[in-house]
Amino acid sequence: MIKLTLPDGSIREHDASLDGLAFAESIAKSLAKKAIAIKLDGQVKDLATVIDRDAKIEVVTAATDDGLELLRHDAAHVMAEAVQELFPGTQVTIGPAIENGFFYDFARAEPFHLEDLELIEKRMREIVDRNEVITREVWTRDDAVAFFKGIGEHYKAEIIESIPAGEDVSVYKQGKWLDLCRGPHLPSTGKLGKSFKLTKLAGAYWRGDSRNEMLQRIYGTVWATDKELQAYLTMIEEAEKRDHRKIGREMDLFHLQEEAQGSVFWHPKGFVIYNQLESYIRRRLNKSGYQEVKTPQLMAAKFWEQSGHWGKYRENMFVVPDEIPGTDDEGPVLSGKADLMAIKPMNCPAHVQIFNQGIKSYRDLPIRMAEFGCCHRNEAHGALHGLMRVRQMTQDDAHIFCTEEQIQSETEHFVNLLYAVYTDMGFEDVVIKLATRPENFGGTIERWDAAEKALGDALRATGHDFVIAAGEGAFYAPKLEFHLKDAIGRSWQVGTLQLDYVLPERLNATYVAEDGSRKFAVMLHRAILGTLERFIGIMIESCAGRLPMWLAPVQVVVATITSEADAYAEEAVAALRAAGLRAELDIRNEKINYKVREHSVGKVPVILVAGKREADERSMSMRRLGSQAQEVVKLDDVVKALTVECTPPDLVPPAVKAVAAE
RNA sequence: GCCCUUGUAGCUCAGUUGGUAGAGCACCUGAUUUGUAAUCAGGGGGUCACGAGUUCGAAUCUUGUCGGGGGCACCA
Repeated sequence: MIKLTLPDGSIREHDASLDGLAFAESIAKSLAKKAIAIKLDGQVKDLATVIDRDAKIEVVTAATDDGLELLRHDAAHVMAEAVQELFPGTQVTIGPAIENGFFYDFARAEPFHLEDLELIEKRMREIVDRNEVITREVWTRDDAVAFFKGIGEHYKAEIIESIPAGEDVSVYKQGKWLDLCRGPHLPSTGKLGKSFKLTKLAGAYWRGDSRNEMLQRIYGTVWATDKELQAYLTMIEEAEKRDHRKIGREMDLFHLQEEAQGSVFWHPKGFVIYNQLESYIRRRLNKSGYQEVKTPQLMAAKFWEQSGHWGKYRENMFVVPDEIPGTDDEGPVLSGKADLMAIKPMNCPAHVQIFNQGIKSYRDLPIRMAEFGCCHRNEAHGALHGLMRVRQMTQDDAHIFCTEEQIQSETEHFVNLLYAVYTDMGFEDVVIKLATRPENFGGTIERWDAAEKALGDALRATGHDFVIAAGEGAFYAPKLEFHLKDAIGRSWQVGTLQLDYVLPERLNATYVAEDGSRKFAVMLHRAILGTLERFIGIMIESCAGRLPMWLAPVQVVVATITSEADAYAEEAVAALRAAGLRAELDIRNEKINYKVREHSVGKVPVILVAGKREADERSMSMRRLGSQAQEVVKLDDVVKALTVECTPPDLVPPAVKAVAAE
């Protein structure tokens, strides 16, 4: 007899020969029908698994997170089966479950086309209808390699060959089709259901390495019910409307064009956001003990050789000759003797030059040096993405020069500042990653361990959870990454804190220690927004263009109903502007409906409407974006109230904040 | 950079089997003085991304180049 403990704590006794399905049946027929797997001591197993020991047990259905993941994994298998039936000769590689769905990477000489997705989807439904029984078999590694080689599945064979010799592997069969897989899987293809859809076609390198051949990846999404599938598709459709490139055009914020790929043309309205954000960060940094500097855009290539960037980063740098070109009929010509200059891709080496002026004492540290540094990086064409990934960017960059002992406290100081900023911006869903020692690393393991510990401890001390991004640190030190999501859920790194022992040594950044010896400073590279471009892109998407009042390009529009109110409206706009508000006047000969619609579409947070009545009373009919409600208020009062509302969050007196919170 | 996909007016899109282009919005002009998400009428505007080819004739077919989008790789 074995004892099985259910999630509610109750205990059942059974014969040891019982399998998952029988167990589910022992509870209820209806449960057995819905059961797709079991969870034994926290591990999801096939429904056919024989339970032979005491354990905590749970029946997994499609309605649970575990169940959904199973559906997604099985959908990948069913898709692979469909593809191989329809396109003989296609090799399978890997196909995992991912957030919201799954993908499978195929190797096939001919490309797949969008029309093929419909065919594949149709065949998948047929496979579900066939309700093929899925069974698990255990083979020896060598048998598996021989088998997959024999049927021409070279990628699969390669995967199995990387498993240590002597280990057994599991193979799952569904109908005539089979795949190497760790499992677990559904009991049969019928359990997958039909709430799935193939969504996109993409290329992906074999084993994620761009030196390898490119495979063809098909993505799909799966849900437990059609209703959930539909809700997901609708959600994505809605989210696409918040794309910052689309809103940027609609709100006239910025544009990009091919003559300056990856460099932003900020329009007046967009540049208001940019400037407001920059001023805000500048105030925050000033209050946090940073000193702002400005360093050269262009420096000699020799200097970049010394910093190490020429060796590591040359491909991404824009290089220009230090010589005035002559001309011939064809255009500019150089003598070939020109020295090379490079446009800075980063600010750090320049900051070290400022640090190195004069002798620094340990008493001077930490030195926190900030710059809104405009950097250029020649990013790959395929990497460019609206404001999120550009070639010309402005970082809210700063470098902290400190002692090794100060790393943790400086990190805590930074993390607290970063969170204060993100909170002001309304971001709560921040994912923090601690990127640790990569395979190829510089320095000693002891130093790496200490550095990783300092960063982790600082996060814990400031009360933040984080995930470890194993092996993703820079080759010389670990780093923290702060990620935010865009409208459709793509994650972008914004804030960062990176430890650096190497650059101070390369550029000889030293200080005089307490004992009189010369020591190398430790550098912390850090940014809160990351780049103004990317951060604004994320902000636009997160609020769908309805920016908080203090960042809104136009904060208030005064719109008239009849020309009788024109003079009053002009006076009102003057008063609002005098109070420091970004106010605009709309006295066009148009209906008020038209004006309200236009400014609402333009995402102006407040519209003040003035007709004859308001002009006589010196009042305004106030309407807020997203609401149809109107409120009649005295002009003087509304100027005062809006002035308070439009105050940047760091300038709001604590008393006002407390009242607002109530 | 690689794979798929896409390129018609400022924007969103029509354009049947090849017969050199259309709508709505926007813009301009006129009328309308209007009470909270589109007033009416008229008008201007396109070397159909660009180059080569097939054809009597190409937005449409073939091919090359350059953009855009989605992924991959790289990265803030």
